[in-house]
Amino acid sequence: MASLLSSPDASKSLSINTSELFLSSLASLPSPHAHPILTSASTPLPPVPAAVPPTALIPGSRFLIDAFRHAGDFSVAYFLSHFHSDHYGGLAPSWRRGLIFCSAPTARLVSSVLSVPPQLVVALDLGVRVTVDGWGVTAVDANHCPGAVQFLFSSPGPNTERYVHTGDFRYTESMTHDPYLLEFVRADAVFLDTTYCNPKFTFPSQEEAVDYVVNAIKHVKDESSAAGKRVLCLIATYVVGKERILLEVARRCGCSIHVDSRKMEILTVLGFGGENGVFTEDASVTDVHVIGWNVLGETWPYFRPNFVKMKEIMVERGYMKAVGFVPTGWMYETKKEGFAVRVKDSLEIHLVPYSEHSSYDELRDYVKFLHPKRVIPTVGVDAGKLDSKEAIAMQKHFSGLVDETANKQEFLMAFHRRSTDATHSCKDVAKCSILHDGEDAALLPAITSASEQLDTLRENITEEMKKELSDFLPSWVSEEQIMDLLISSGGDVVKAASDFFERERDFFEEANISCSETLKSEKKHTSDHGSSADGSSQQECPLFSQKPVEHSTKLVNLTPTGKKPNTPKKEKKRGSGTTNKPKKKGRLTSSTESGGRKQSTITNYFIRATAATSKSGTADKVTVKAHQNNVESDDQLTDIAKTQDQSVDQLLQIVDGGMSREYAVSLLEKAKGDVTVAVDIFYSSSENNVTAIDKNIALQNTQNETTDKCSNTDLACDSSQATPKVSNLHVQTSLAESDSANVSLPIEKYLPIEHACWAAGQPAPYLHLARTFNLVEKEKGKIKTTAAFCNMFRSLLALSPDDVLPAVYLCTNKISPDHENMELNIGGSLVVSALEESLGTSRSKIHEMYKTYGDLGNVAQECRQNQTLLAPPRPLSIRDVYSTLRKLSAISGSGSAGRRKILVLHLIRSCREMEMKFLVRTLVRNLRIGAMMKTILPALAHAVVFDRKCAGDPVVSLEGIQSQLQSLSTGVAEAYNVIPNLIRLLVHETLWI
DNA sequence: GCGATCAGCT
DNA sequence: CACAGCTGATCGC
Repeated sequence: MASLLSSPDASKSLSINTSELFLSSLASLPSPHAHPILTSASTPLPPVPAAVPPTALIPGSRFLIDAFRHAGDFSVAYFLSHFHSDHYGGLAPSWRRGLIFCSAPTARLVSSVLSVPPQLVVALDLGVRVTVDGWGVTAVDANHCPGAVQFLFSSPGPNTERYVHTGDFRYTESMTHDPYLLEFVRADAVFLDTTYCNPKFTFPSQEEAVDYVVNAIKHVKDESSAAGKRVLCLIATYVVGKERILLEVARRCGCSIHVDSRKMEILTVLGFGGENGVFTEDASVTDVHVIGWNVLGETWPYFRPNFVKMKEIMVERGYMKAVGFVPTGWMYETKKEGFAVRVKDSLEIHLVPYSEHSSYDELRDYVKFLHPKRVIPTVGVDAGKLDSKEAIAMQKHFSGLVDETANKQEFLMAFHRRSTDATHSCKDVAKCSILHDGEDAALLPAITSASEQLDTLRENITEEMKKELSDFLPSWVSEEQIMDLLISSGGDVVKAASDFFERERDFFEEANISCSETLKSEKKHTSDHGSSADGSSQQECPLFSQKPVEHSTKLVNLTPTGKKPNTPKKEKKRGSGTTNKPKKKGRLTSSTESGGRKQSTITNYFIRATAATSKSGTADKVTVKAHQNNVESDDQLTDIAKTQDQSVDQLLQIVDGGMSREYAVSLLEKAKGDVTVAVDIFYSSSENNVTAIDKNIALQNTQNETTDKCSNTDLACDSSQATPKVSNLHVQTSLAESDSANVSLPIEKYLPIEHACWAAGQPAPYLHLARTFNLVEKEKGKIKTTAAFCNMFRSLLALSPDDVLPAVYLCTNKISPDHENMELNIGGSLVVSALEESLGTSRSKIHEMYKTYGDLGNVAQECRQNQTLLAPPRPLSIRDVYSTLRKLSAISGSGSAGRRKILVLHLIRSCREMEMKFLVRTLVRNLRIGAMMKTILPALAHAVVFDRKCAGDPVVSLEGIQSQLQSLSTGVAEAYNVIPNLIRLLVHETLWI
């Protein structure tokens, strides 16, 4: 390693020819190894393949940054920004593909930890410019983990191009004084660590976080020494990273820090070791211990403490009390200033937002300082594509900060170079394609392409994107508003969603009067980027205004859409609190009389409905299976309800009457039943917020009461309710108003349109299916079940025929026709873990209940909580559920488990009423409603016939077509297995009537 | 048989 | 999709 830097004649200006050096290094290896292409220093290397991610390749060079997985014979010059596995991935002891340039600490780690031959590792000193293949290369500090650097590249030749690759970095103001970075102001591009490129990411400076930890530990030490007891302090860290906290703690608390031998090894390599160093492997000399990253709890998607493990460690090391610190990257708890603390018994875990990546504001500051011609996001973009929607959207965050005037020239150069240069350059593909449009296109002003881009953007907003976004947003957001959000976000769904929530949050803050300074400044940023590429950039970037007038006018014409919808939306939100809450929140308090926990209202509701329509089973408070299994479960549930009631009381006691019972319940739900956590949440929210939320909840409950009454009325005058649903489109979410038992009506009485729970043209809600399933599950007779399915299909046929096929699949527990051989590819464990997370029930509890119920669906249904979500989840529609299942089956590749879990979670969280039960059963491929093709298809066939007949003549004679149906449906059932599309034919063409 | 890559877990 | 990383299984040469 560092073979070159130590050579004596390198003092002035080191110059490296990578081919030459690489060859000689190869030759010096113990077991020489020939490069397949390179035979001499002047051998031309093959062209850079297109598969190399442009986010890792310096344009016009063969330098690859943090891309060892993409290494090949086309390059022998690789750069490693820092020693984290997602960056060094691909490096191994057998590495022979080229030289590795990195900082000295990283170099030591690469050779000692990864056993890469040191001959191939070139250590660069910080702030020393070396020449590599003619390019100027400088490494400067990245303020990430130890040894992390940013690379500065300047190309050879008179018109030098300059590129900055930040690796992973956290911006500090001091970077603006770095003489080397200063030379890269107005660089051609900055490859930016965009990990937190979203306004929702704000976190305090590292100093604040360190102060917090230091003070907390000091406090603990003082207290414990006064009491004569020793308290264990645990700090979670990575293999490399977050060392600054440890050093500061050691320095300011005057203690050494215990690490295990592995960590010690790393620290020694990094130069933190040594005999009088702060780190020790002797656990007995200090109460401050370093532990692995995930010991204190899982960190994603939100922090879940692992007190069990923590306690084990505490006991093992002979302590009575322990305080843990998890320096996480972001604030899990929305935006409050304090740092979250989780407490249980003698255990405490502090979440410290200590980030080694730049916050959103810091990213903007950095870009503003560098003022590059382009920003190339390196994190959060798909496969490193520069023109991916993510990348484009991310670049928009910096629209006012980059050197726009320079871009025009850049396009032209890119255009010329593209045709000649074999190594593909990093130019914006979208822009290039515009240039290709006409012969003289290259001469068009850049503004044309910019506005055209916006136009294209509008066109490019697909139904898919709209749907995706609407999944994220509360259901009261109109399609129009969704469209506006998408346009103003540049077509980025995620950004649109985050913009939306930002605005919502701002609105609430305004309403709450309590506006802290921080939030104000945050809000300023929001509005800045909210107007994306338009006016606001003119203020920040004077160069922008030099452009022709048409530019701004044209853009301004497009952009008001981004702002206008704000006001109506906010008003609507206010309205939603009072009008759009069809469902009752789960109320732990009211569960005394019913075994059905948390859902007494719904259960009662359902019982009432059943009683009103059919005379059967009034005692079905617990599900069928539970009955089969004996009464024990019933008792158990009442116990749970009791415990929860106690928790509520306890919580109320602790806060000394400072909150309403309803709010206590909602807090407990949030805290997953843990009183201490609930207290934590309570005390950490601002006073104003609490009362606001409390009121809000009270309001909702009143409203729910009303809604309940409404539905009762609906029940009473059930069939007289002949008003078309279309008339109340604006309350499209109030599904609970309609009668859940309508499907059980006899076929002749069922009115497919009026008795449905949704309006024509809307996607059919999954609830429709779930209700049918619930009915079918209880009903034994085949006639009745067929009737129920038939009714269900009739509504589907009448209101949203597109949902019929998905419904058939869901009914039959399939996701595709048999011959497609699709598997859901999820197992019980995934479902259980998703349940665990969304319900707040522990795995063991779920297993225990599973033993009692014998069915995961019932377990889920029983555990289901009506969580108070900030935004009520969008109701599940049949097509959503089905398409999600398809997605689940299609997901593969790295990280697939995580993606699957996200999808499953999303489904589970959106469940209403008894949807949960059947959804979970569907997920575990065990629907248990005894409905197979034999039942479903005839039912569908009946339904189709009714649909056709009803169109002309509502009074149908069943017998007239009965026999016809019979024969045909049998045929269909058989044919289905061969040609599933027949279903579609069946629905859309009048095939057989 | 080997290393590279992936799924699963933490 | 996610702040990082380990491990055992599986893939593919």
